[in-house]
Amino acid sequence: MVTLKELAQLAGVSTMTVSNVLNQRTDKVSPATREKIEALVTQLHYVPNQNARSLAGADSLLIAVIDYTETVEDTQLVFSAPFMAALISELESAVRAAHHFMLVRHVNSVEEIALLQQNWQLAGLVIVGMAPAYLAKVLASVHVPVAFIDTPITAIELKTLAPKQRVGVFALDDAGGAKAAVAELLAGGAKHLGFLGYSFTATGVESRRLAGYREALQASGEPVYVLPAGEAAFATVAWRAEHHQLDAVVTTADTLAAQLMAYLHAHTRLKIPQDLSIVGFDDQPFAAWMEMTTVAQDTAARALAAVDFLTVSKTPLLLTTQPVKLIRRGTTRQP
Amino acid sequence: MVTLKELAQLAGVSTMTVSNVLNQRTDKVSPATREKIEALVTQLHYVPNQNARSLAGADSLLIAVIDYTETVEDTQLVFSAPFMAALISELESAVRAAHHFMLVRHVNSVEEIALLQQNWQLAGLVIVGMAPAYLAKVLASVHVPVAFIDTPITAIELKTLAPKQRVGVFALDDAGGAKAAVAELLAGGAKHLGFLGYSFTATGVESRRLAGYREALQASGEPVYVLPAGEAAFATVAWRAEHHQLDAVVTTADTLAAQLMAYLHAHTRLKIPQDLSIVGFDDQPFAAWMEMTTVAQDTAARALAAVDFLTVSKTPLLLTTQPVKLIRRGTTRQP
DNA sequence: CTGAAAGCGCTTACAG
DNA sequence: CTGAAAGCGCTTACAG
Repeated sequence: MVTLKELAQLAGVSTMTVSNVLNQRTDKVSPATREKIEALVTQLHYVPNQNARSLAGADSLLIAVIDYTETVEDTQLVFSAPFMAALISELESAVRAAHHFMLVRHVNSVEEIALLQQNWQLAGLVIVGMAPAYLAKVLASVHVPVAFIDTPITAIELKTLAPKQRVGVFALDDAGGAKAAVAELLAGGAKHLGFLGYSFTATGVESRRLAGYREALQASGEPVYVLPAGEAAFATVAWRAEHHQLDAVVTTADTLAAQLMAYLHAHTRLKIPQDLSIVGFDDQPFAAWMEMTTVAQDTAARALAAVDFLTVSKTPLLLTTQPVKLIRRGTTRQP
Repeated sequence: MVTLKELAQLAGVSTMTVSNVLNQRTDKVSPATREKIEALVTQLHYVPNQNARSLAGADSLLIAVIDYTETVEDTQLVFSAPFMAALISELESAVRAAHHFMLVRHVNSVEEIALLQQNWQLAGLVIVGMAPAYLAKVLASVHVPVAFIDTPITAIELKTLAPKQRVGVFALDDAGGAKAAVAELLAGGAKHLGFLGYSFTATGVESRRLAGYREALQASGEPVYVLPAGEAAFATVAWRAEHHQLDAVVTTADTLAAQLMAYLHAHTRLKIPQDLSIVGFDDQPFAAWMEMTTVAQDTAARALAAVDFLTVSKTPLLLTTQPVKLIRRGTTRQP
């Protein structure tokens, strides 16, 4: 394993000069010595030691992606949920493109985040699904840039807390997505709408979708809240649909819509979309396979934006709400 | 940020002694000083710097999980495929339980693996889906323990290469899974069997399942090879089933089986399992929702075994082939 | 049971 | 444009 020091000795220069070449500080090194060192680097397969770099105070290249969804049991597999898996995959791709490295971790507390940051002198954090309630604590105990995904923080909150570090918020127009779904269903002639989610905390993604649903529907329908989703909820949906008390359902996830469809297919003779229209959320690949109408979100764009914020951009504060888009397919009656 | 040195000064001992306490070398420290230091650690929220630890030559706590599937295009999202996502999730959980940290990375070459190892002085590597052809090169350029998942390496190969590092092989009985699927289908009265996969390289998981399928079937059926899976393949399956030239299909993934089922549901009047039996592979959660007969594998067990091999076990060489299990559900005719 | 010394492989000011 | 010095926060032999 060749070190920077050895490189310097072989080139007949100081370690400093080698360091300057390696870090592209071209203004500080003559072209001649630079070329000499660069030749040596490729020839000897020099690989920098990131631990030494971080320790010496250089910019760390480590980004931690943290799952902090509140409603998760310890045994549950947070990173295998389709949306999370897609996000991780997109983040990995973006982090790699930005010449950084990605640590993946599920945490149960703010303390663990602070610990992780100190353990590795992180360059930045991507925190997914954290409830806004923890915001103040995180911003106080963390001093590197943070990108929040699916934590809807307002400019006012941020101003109140006045974070010392750079903070990026990458939210999704959850309410707008639910509204678009309701609009599509009403346009297709739906009279009795329902809403189906996994679980509703006061602050989570699903509650914002529910809020949008309620707002869009106002007094024209009788919402069905089913929590958590499962056989009982599906049975309720089936019974109501069979008794003409329900003819359209907005769900908070493609997975949920698919589960419902599978249940109805196995246990009832209800026809989709004739007897019951169903809208998913996320537009996962399998939604297309199943010809499912759904609310699409651009996960790749959010991942790229978050990584760009942490690695390239110099914006001190960034608040974004990404738009969603209704994808009309075969599980809803056409307008 | 409090350092080990500060801790030592406050306790009135040398840094060495603090280090010994932090690393549980209880035989080298008196109970009294140990307690004093431990109190200080919690009181001052001391957090060790992993970069410094690694640099100084202590065991690194970083494990890199590497995706090295050959057939992947650069744009494809390797970590969002259901099996990979489940594996990542299980690995994260196991790594965390073992008090280690997990780096996630997709690579296109052996060089990148070696680079990663040197960059971070890794404690170990988990390499997923690598073709055995790269084995010699990896073992030559890497000098930390490696756990291979879904790379079927034999004891003979390993003996020939005589790796200097610890090597663990965590394979799956892919052929056995396909055989079990064929047996189930034949027991259910199937006469014309087919096989459906995404793509078949000479060495991948799918080719081993295909080999098992062929072996089990011998001359009694006419295999249908469709690569890559897609509308054309599904259309072929549909046409053959409608013309009574196909009454059962073994697939290499639940996702594929689900796609096929969705296609048949949308485009044909074929009934499953009456007209066509379908067997999935993996037993992902949605297979249960869809009442899909499938070949189950225990991803959690493999992840745990791999992480245990890298972090706890002292076994120099470990070769395992995990058994699979056929889960009988509603998409196959009952025996 | 305890410690003084040296070093891991880098980078940061600071001089020239 | 180049370098000697000091240091990042730890751990490893080695003495006592």
